[in-house]
Amino acid sequence: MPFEDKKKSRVTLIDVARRANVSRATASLVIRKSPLVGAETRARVEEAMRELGYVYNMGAARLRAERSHTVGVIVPNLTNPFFAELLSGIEAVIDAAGMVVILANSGDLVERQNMVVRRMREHGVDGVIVCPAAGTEPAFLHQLAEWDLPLVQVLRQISGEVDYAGADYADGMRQAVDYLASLGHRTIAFAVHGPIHSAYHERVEGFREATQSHGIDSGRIVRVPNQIGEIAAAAHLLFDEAERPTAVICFNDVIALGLSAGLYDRGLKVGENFSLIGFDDVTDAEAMRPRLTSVSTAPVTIGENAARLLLGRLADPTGPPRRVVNETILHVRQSCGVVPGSEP
Amino acid sequence: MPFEDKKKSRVTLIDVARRANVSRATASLVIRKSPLVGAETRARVEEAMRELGYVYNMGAARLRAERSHTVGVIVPNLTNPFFAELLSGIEAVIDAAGMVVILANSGDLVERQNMVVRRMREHGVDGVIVCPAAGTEPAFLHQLAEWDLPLVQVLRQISGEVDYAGADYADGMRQAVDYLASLGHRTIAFAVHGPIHSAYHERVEGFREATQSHGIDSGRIVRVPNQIGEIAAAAHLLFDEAERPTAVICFNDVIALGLSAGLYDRGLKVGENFSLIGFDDVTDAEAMRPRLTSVSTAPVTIGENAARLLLGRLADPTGPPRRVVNETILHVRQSCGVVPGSEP
DNA sequence: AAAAGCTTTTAGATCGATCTAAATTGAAGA
DNA sequence: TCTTCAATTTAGATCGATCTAAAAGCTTTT
Repeated sequence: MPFEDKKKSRVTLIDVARRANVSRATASLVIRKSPLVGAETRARVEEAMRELGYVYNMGAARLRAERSHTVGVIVPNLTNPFFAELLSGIEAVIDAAGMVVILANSGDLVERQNMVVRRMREHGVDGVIVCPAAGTEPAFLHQLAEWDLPLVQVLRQISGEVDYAGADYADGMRQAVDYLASLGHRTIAFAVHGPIHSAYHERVEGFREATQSHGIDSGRIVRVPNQIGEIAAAAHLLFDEAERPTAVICFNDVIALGLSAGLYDRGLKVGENFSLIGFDDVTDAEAMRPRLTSVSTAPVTIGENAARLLLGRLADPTGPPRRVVNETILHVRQSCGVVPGSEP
Repeated sequence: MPFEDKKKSRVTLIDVARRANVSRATASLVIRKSPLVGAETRARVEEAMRELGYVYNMGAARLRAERSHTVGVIVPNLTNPFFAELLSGIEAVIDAAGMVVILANSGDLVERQNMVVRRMREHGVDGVIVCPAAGTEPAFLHQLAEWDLPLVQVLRQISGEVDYAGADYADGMRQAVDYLASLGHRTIAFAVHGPIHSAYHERVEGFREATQSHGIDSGRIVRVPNQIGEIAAAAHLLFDEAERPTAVICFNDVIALGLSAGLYDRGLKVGENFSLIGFDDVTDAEAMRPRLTSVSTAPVTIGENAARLLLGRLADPTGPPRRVVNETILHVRQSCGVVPGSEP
C-alpha cells in the first residue's frame, strides 16, 4: 500500500509531481510559468495542484532563489493620517507587483530605526522604503548600501546619492506666499512644529526665499506645540511682537486646524480679518468652516512614486540614483481674504 | 590555501562555526539562546558572529522550524485615520513580541480579501488579524480554520467562534442617547454611511434600544454620502420630515465633522440650538469649534488587544475562543446643548 | 539508418538554518 | 580503575523549493 494518506502533513511539490506523474523539477517549472513545459503536462500539473490544495511555500523558494518578494516600509508615525495615506499608496503599488509589505514604525527614533532595519534584513526583504527618522545620519544609508539592501528615501532626504520620492515643498511655499502677497498681505507668519528634517528645511527655505522676493519680513517663524489639542491655545504666539501678522502659513494642516480654532477663540474671523493657509490638503480641509486653503502634497501619489522607484531599483540595482519630486498645488478655498485698503 | 575569501558571499552559520571552532549545531544553539551550551563557548561564538557581521536568515530557519515570526494584518482602508491608529496599536505589540507585520489592504472587497489572505499563506504567516470586509461570509473564517491559520477578528465580527477584539459600540450609543435625553432631547436622528457590517448593526441596535427605553422615536436613521466633502451638503436630509430633530448622533467623527459644517452653513449653532455627537473621538474632535462631544472607541487600544489575542492564540492554538470588548466612553465637550423649555 | 537539432523532462545538488539521536567530556561514585 | 551520569557538543538528515547540466523524445537532415 504505497498510498498512505499521512494526516495533516503539508502538501508539497513532491506530492503534486507524484500525482501528475512528472518530476519535482517539472512541477516547479509549471509554478513559475516557464515556457519550457508542454501544454498538456502543464494542465495535468495544475489540475493536481488544485486537487491537492497545494500552497506555494515562499519561504522555501526564497532560500534557493534570491528574491523574497517582500518590501520593508519604515515610517515615523502611523497615527498621523499623512503617513497612513503615504503607506496606502506604497501598499497599492507593491501589492500590484505581486509583492508584500512588511511594516514598521520607527517612532521617529534613530535607535528604533536601526533595530527595525536589522530585523527586516533578517527577514530577507528585497528592499526598503524609509521615511528617515529625524536626525538620521548619512552613515545609515551607507550602511544599507554596504549590505546591498536597495533603499528608497521618501518624504525626507538624507543623501542625494540615494533614490528619493517627495514633493516640491519649497515651491508649494512659494505659491502660498505669492498668493497672500497678491491679496495685499505684507506681514506673514509661518507656524511650525515637530521634528527638524529635510522637509522642514525645504519649507522654511521656501518661505524665506518667497518672502524675501516680495520684500517681506521673513523672520516670523513661530513654533507651536506638537499636540493638536494644545495648538489652539498657542495662537497668541502669533501676536507677541509689535507688528502683528495679517496672515499665517502653517507647516501642515494639523496646525492649520488647531490655529483656526485658536483664532476663532480670539474672535478673529478667518478668511475675513485674518488669513490662514494649510499644508498637505488633507480631506478635512474641505470639511472645515471656513474651508481651508491649503497646499496639496498628495501623499498617496508620493507613496506610489516611492514604490515604483524601489521596483525600478530592484530591476536595475546599479544605475544612477533617481529622484521623483511631485509638484505641489495651492488649493484655494475660503480661508484667505484681501487686506483692507490694499487693492481696489 | 584553504582560506580563500569568497567575494560578496553571504556569511552563514557554517562560517561562524568554523571561526569559533565549533560545529554548526552548536552555533545554532547559541543563536537560539539554548541553556545547553557552555558559557565560554557561547562567548566565543558570539564574538565570531560579531567579527564576521553575521545576519540571521529567518527564511532558512522558518523552513525547518514552523514559526515564521510573521503576522498578517488585513484592513479595509488605510486612508481612514481610524484604521491607521488601529494598525499602529497592532504594530506596537507585534513588534514588541519580536515579530513582524505583513500589511495588506482589502479595500473592503471580499474578492481582494481572499487574494490577500492566500498570498499571506504563501508567505507563511503564523497568523492573521483581520478587520473583515463588509459582506464577508462565515465560510471565510472556516476556510482559514481548515488551513490551520490562527485568526483574530478586529472591529467587526463575523463569527462568535473566533477570537475577537472590538469595542462596546452599543453601550457607547446608549451613553450618547442617555446624555441627549438628559438634556431634554426627544427627537434624535442617527446619521450613518459606509458599508454594512457588524459594527454598523451594533450601533444601530444600540440606538434603537436606547431610544426606545426613553420612549423616543427610533426610526430616524439618515444615510449621508461616504465622501467627506459631500456630507455638509447633505445636512438637509436631517430636516426632511415634519418633526425636525433637535439633535443628531453620528456614526463616526467624519460624519460629525461634515455635518457640523453643513449645519453651520444652514445657520444653525451647534451646541446652542442644535446638538451633535460624534463617534470614535478622533484627535480632531478637540480641535473643532465648537469642540465635539464624541464617543471614544480608542482604536489604538483595540489594536493592541487584537495583537495580544493573536499572540495568545499562537501560544495555545486550541482552547476556547476569546473576546475582548473595550468599553466606550462618552467624552463630553461643547457640541450639545439643553433643549429650551425642557428643564428648569 | 544515423546524425543533428529541437523541445521537454529530470536527477541530484543546493540554499541556510533546525532537529534528532548519538558521541564526547569530565566529574563523581563504586 | 572502571562505571555511571549529567553536561556539552556534534554528525547527518531534513524542511520545500530552485538551479544546473544532462537525458530523453521528436523531427528533420544527410
